Amino acid sequence: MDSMDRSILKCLSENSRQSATEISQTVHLSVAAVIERIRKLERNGIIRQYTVVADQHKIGNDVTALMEVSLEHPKYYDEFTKVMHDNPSIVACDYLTGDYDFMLKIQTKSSETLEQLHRIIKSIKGVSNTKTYFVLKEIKCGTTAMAEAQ
Amino acid sequence: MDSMDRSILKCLSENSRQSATEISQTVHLSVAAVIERIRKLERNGIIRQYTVVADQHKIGNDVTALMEVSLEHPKYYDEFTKVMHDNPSIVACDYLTGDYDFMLKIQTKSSETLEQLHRIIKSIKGVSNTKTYFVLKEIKCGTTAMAEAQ
DNA sequence: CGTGAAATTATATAAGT
DNA sequence: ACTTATATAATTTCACG
Repeated sequence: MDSMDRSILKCLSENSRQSATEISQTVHLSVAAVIERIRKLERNGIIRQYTVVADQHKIGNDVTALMEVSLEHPKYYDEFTKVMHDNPSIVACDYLTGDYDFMLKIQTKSSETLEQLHRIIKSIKGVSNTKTYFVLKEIKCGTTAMAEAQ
Repeated sequence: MDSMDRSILKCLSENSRQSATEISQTVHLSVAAVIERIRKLERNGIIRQYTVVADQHKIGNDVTALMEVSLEHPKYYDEFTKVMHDNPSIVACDYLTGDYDFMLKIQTKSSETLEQLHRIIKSIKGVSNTKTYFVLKEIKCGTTAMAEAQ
């Protein structure tokens, strides 16, 4: 993971569908070398996934919400996190220090589907307390902090 | 935006670097048609960005935090959101209902760099109040809720 | 809108430095 | 590790249903 890898990763985080040929021009390396480095970043698990950022409203998700959730006891952790992974409307979930145990980010069709999801979450074994915030506007939504390659 | 578009978008959200040839096999459409639909999704702004999910620890970001921030007055909104966009350590920022105005997600090298960033944020004009939570574990981190194409 | 074939690019492989 | 050259595969363009 040297500065060349960081430059390549930065290119991919800005546009993961650009060709190795384009990347090779910005980082000044041969195409074959760029491809080999990308493969290594994938094998090492530095690149976990290639994905897209989609416009939520345009795909029919009009409601974004954050939800704080607490568990009665850590023994419920595994079952809870499984539900997080399995539910496609839950786009992010962090285990936290503080008053609540988890912070969830939810993207869903309407306040009605949010209410359904809220009921699902409250009925997960061990969930004791929740608090929901509506997102009025997503100012920024990324996944990866890519500092500049020095 | 029909069910075929949703299927293609789901493929890309799972792996944005897979070829149109592969996608054409899963969605049962010709390669040229898949490419044309992808271009249309891009032009319509349904696809906002192609990006990667990187392992934060492996790229040297050992600290993830959520920060709640309040502004004294909405007139500071534009300047605040500009800082959000410009700072690469701030990976997400939502404008919220509730006690605080914004929820930030921060990924940074160490608690020292978090402290520096905290100081930067507190010194933005209009920022009145902040509250920081440490993320102990990222259970899930995505950007896009992709419901199944019916 | 969709397909299929030809032309253009990109990627993968291998040999040499 | 990187480069160059070659082989394989993907994408783009376009004429046509």
